[in-house]
Amino acid sequence: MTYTGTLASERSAPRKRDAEATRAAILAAAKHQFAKCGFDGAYLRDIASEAGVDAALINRYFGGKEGLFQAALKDSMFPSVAHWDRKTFGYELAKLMAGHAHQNLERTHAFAFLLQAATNPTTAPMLNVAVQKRFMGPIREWIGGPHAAARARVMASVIIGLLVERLIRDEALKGEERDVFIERAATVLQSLVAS
Amino acid sequence: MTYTGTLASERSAPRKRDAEATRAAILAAAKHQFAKCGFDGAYLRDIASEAGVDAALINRYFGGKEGLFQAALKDSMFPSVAHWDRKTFGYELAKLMAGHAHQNLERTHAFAFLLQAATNPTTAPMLNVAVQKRFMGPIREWIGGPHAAARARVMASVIIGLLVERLIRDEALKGEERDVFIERAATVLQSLVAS
DNA sequence: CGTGTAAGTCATTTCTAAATGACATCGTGC
DNA sequence: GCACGATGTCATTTAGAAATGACTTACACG
Repeated sequence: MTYTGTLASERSAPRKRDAEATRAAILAAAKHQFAKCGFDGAYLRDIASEAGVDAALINRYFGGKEGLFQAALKDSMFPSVAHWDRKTFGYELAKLMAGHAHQNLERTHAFAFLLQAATNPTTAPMLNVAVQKRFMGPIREWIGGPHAAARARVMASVIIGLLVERLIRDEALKGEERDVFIERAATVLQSLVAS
Repeated sequence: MTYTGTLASERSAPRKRDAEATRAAILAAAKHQFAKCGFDGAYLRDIASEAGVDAALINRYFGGKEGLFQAALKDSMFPSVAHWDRKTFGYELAKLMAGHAHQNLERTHAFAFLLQAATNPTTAPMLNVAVQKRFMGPIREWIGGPHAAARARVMASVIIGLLVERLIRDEALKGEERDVFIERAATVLQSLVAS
């Protein structure tokens, strides 16, 4: 992995001295790099360079790589169904999944970040706590009814699966294939709401 | 990550000089470590030590870490539905997923290995080829009927999702919860076969 | 029984990334 | 406008892993 961002030394004007903005820039770059390369593969130099910042600042602000990761996790979004309409959520969600990657870049990155976190022994423990609290909990509550926990796990599985498939193979679905995909996925998701 | 296996120097009897056996031992250890720690996190020293072998041998036999990974990928199993009974496969598969981790250690490891491979920029390209050929292809054929490709993608998603959920949270399902989980998952899977 | 080669071991080199601390500079408040 | 603290930069240290190549030992074969 080479330096891709703008080198601080190349920048025309040096960065304004704004601690908050700098922190935010680092965090954004970190989430991006962690999502793309995982915890080990994301190098502080690259993150710093992408943020247009000196690498040493990361240590100053976040106290090391792990601290940075924790901050990124805290700042990251979880897929949430809590505000969806019970009647149509299956279709809406399926449509979202079937969309082109560049239409949901933010979501895609956010999820890639979480998946990376899940598959690394260093970060997995931190993630698990967050997942239970910010993903499974809300789904369980939203589903409600008898055996909400078990049903929530199945639903979470399906959502995760759709996301993973989409992430691994970013080959877009088109035309009729896409319609079939959406219809099937929607049916599956919807069937998991009805108690 | 520290040295967990038996150090070669500690072994009572030095390893028998059997190239085939050595190769196999390295490969097994590699799959295990890659599954547990990912490509970057799995250290050749640890793999070697787990295999009861000197690290330099890995380079001799596989020509480096990437070569070792390629060999491990080629040697690894993909989830396959091809031989399942169309009538009962949903239930059988769901039951398998809901089982305790230690009951399916081999499968779990194999899948963890694949997931790790999928989430690493170095290894993802190698994996994608294999997935298409050895996972999506067979499912597509097995499903058959109209729009087999799209329907295969949904089904693959669900299978992957169940596997991932299970992998991330190894908390076992028990009692009634487990029955509900199986029943729901089975229904979902089975609904994807019917054309 | 030797001898040669395949198999295995060890020490060293090279590379790369995280962390650290000394140094420079901005810009704010007096 | 000047001084001091906060912010940013740079050079260096530390650490750890992959790769390399010279070396040693076992085993098969004559």
